[in-house]
Amino acid sequence: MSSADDSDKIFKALADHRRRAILDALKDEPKTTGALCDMFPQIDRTTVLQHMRVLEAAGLIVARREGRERWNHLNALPIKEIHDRWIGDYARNAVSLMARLKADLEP
Amino acid sequence: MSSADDSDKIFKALADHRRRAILDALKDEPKTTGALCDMFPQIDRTTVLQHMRVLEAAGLIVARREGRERWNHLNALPIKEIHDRWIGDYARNAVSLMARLKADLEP
DNA sequence: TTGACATGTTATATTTTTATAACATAATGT
DNA sequence: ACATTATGTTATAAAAATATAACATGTCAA
Repeated sequence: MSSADDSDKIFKALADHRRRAILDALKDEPKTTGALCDMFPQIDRTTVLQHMRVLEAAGLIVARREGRERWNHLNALPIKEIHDRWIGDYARNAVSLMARLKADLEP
Repeated sequence: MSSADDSDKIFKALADHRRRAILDALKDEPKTTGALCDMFPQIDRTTVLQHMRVLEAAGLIVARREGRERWNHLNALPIKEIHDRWIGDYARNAVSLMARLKADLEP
């Protein structure tokens, strides 16, 4: 199904704070491309589109054209994927790992 | 405490698959810098060191010198942090978000 | 102290990301 | 058809990340 390469794409897509902000903006409801661009007036429209392409390539955005608009939807499954296969394990064990760390570092 | 800037550092540090591999290598037990470098013979030692510096700056590696060796320990708390404040929420709601997505995309 | 080992730094080349401008297409209302 | 709106593409500049070589420091053991 999904290879390590896919995971890497997802991690890389999430690495940019503007891209995470775009996902946040799609969390409550889908938005048109124009509406999304309007939410980031400090960034050039072309730049937003480029970020969206990265998100789409990682499967985090699914879009459908309707008339002359394009509705962009969040797909959170890729996030769940890296959570399930990598991050969740670290997050779950963080406290006990921290205990070991402290024990190791103490004299 | 920990700002959005810190979160960004953590996401960026995790974006590279070699750095994630380094963390994986430290998961079971701490390792010396040399032992870590030996685990990645395909990468230059200097490159591994540079990656380690990125991980250390993000708080994911905590190190202590002992004699002429340096023991590198994993600190998973930063991962838990981005999990708690961002990823976990998406991962938890992924399935219901997916349901909405399907409903939206169906005619 | 001398040599070997373990680690670290600096400088620089290479590659990838990110940002932007200029141009292009496609749908809608009049 | 024509003007307008919404979106998308291509080319290129600018910045950041990554890789590597050359050099430097600190520790230990004989």
